[in-house]
Amino acid sequence: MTAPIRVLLADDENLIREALAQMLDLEDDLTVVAQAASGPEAVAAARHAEPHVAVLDLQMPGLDGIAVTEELARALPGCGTVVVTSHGRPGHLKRALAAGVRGFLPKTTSAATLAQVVRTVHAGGRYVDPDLATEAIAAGDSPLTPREADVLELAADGAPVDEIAARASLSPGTVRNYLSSAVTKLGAANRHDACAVARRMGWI
Amino acid sequence: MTAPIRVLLADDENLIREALAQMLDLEDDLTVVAQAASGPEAVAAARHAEPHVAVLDLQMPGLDGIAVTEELARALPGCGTVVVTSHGRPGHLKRALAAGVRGFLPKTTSAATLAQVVRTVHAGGRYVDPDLATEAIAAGDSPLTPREADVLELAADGAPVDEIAARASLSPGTVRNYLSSAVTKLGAANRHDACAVARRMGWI
DNA sequence: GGTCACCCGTGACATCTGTCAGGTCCGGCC
DNA sequence: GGCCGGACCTGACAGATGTCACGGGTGACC
Repeated sequence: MTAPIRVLLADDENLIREALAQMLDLEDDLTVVAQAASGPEAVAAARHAEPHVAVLDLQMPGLDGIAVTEELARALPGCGTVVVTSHGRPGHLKRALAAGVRGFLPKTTSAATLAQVVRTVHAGGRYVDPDLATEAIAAGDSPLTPREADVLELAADGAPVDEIAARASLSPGTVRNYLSSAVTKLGAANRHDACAVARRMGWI
Repeated sequence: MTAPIRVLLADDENLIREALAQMLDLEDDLTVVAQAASGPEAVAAARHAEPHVAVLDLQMPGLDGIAVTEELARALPGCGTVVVTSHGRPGHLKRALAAGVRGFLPKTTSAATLAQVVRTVHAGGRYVDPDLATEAIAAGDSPLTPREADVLELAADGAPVDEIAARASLSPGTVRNYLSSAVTKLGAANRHDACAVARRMGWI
């Protein structure tokens, strides 16, 4: 038998991470060599544990799974990454693939799939959850220009226009124009609806 | 040795649920007798698996963990319930305790804790995560009147006043008054900020 | 060089919101 | 019965927001 696949596991929810670690460790050909509860921790742990595959939660404090992937691509080029997420938004999938993620799964997939995907990624393959892929294709690309997305993101927490303008170093009028065009493009009723749509799609 | 504690596990995220199930099953004195991926499923499964303790995710399709607890209190009075959640809001804890939940844990707690809490609850005890309890005490009770909370909830998705008024069968003026008083009570800058605050506290 | 998309801005307008001041009912409590 | 708080409503006003029309500047591409 060949040496087992070395896996790094990062998730800020200890309960989940430890359960997954135990589960993956039960597989004969997998061994969890490091765990991390945040993005920066994951990068640090990866540096000296040298895993073959990193299984990363998408939402983590510090750096999210995608940012960690980018770091690892530099620090540990041989290491494949699998991203796992609770909220499978189309935009996230696109960004993940662009960052070099080779496996992308919602947490609703069955447990058996995860181990299988780790093997696939280790072998150089890719795996994207079919439902998520379908959604991503159906959703298409973001119709928002970069600035529109920026402004919409700043508007997401309900801040008034003046505050957005100050934070984006724009004039209030420009902010309103961007918001207005974003609302139109997204077919939303108002800015908050637009935020909701953009968030659902993973565009902001 | 006495018979093992019969555990029901409900979580809509298959990956997580299966991992937790395996983990709990590894404990000598625990056995997972049923799993469910939604609230209604959990109630149905509990009826004929007759678990001693139900471990429920707070957010599930159909019925949430608290609603399931209430159902189980009727259908299976002897069954203790433990609620596990990703987002530990003070208000949720209060509602959970009021519904008869005897264990309340964020998913960030360590894995060992869960098994221990299951045992505690089975023995008739209670366990609430200390951090969450502190937060809940610090947050205090909701200052919102029932109607204010209703209206704020309807406003949460960014609907305009007229739509809220229609859905709540109120006049637009009344809606604005409720929103205004909610904003004042919560010390928020506007209705959306108020929604954010109320949500963070688990009041809506 | 022309065209186009994006970026950034102004001004003006109608509408929506947030706030205030007032009012009527009803039920609980001393 | 009197008091109080909550539910419900109206009207009015300033200010914020959404929309439209209209500028100019830049860089990519043909």
